[in-house]
Amino acid sequence: MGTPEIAVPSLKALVENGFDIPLVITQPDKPKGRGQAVQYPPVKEYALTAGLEVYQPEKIKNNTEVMEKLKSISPDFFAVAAYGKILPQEVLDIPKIAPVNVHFSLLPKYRGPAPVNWAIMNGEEETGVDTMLMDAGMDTGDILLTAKTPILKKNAGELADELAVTGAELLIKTLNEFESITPIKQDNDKATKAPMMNKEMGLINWSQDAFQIERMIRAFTPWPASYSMLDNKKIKIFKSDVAEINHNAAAGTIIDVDKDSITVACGNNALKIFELQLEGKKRMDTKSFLAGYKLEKGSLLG
RNA sequence: CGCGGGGUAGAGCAGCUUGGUAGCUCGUCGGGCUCAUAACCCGGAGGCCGUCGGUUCAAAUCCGGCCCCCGCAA
Repeated sequence: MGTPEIAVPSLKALVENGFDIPLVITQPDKPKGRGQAVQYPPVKEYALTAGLEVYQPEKIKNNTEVMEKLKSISPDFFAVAAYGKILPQEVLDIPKIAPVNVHFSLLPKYRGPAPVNWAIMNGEEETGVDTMLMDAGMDTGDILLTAKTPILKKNAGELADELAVTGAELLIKTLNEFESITPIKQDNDKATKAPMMNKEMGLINWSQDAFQIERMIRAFTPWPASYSMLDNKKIKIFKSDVAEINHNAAAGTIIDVDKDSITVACGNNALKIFELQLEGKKRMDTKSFLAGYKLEKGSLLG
């Protein structure tokens, strides 16, 4: 069971390691994008090319059809990665051995749907992946295996790609060595939540410290993207770096424009922007942007 | 039929209202200056103006269809 891009490597790994996959469960197709084009969830996309049976129930809870379908398969395991729906206890009781979940944080920190983003946002030095036994709570089950990764300057997209692969390996290892793994209870006192991010949260507050803004930009890249306003148009910022300088300009003021970057005054220090996207335009590096957009020093963002 | 912006040299843009030599910034190539340079100067190459059709003596420009990209909304 899984839905977005980050779950695909796990499914792929199961296939390539010869696991018998009687059914792939993913979220229903939803109208996305501009027109009304319905788009398949990435997991379905892959499952179909692998020739697997796909099941997309609208709701799991109190759904007898789902219960019967799963029971009839009588699986050893559930392998779940970012499925996007809460599984009730009666469903979790179905697998003969265990329901196993892959979660993209170092539990008990960052329980919830956006663990990768929040780990970056909060300036963690490292994060990781773990596999766990599922219980009825949100990412509260006992931990099976863990793998750590340094965050460095990676953005959420890059980190998620990396963790997706790590997670896939960890899942395979967990299933293969299940008998010998001792589940470890999570320390609930240390638990933190990682709620879903949305577009509104991406509005940059230039009065914050540049280090904080830079982290936020990485946490929001590529989605939902951090943004500000320029000449009444939305401008998304995808890549930036902190310039540790003293200045007395108002937050949001463009204090320097050079060949390939724009420097913006923050509450503390300044931010150099390297990659951006103006409303209606494509995402591009600042150098390209400046080739066609006349931007004066002293302009204001926000 | 959700709203809106856009498709013009390798990149980013202007030109379109008021049809008639295709322009700017950057990159690229050659030359020069310099101890040196991503700096500066000189010169060159590179575009069937998304696609199909219409109007016209003449279409990047006006009209219609189609394809594609993007912001909002969902």
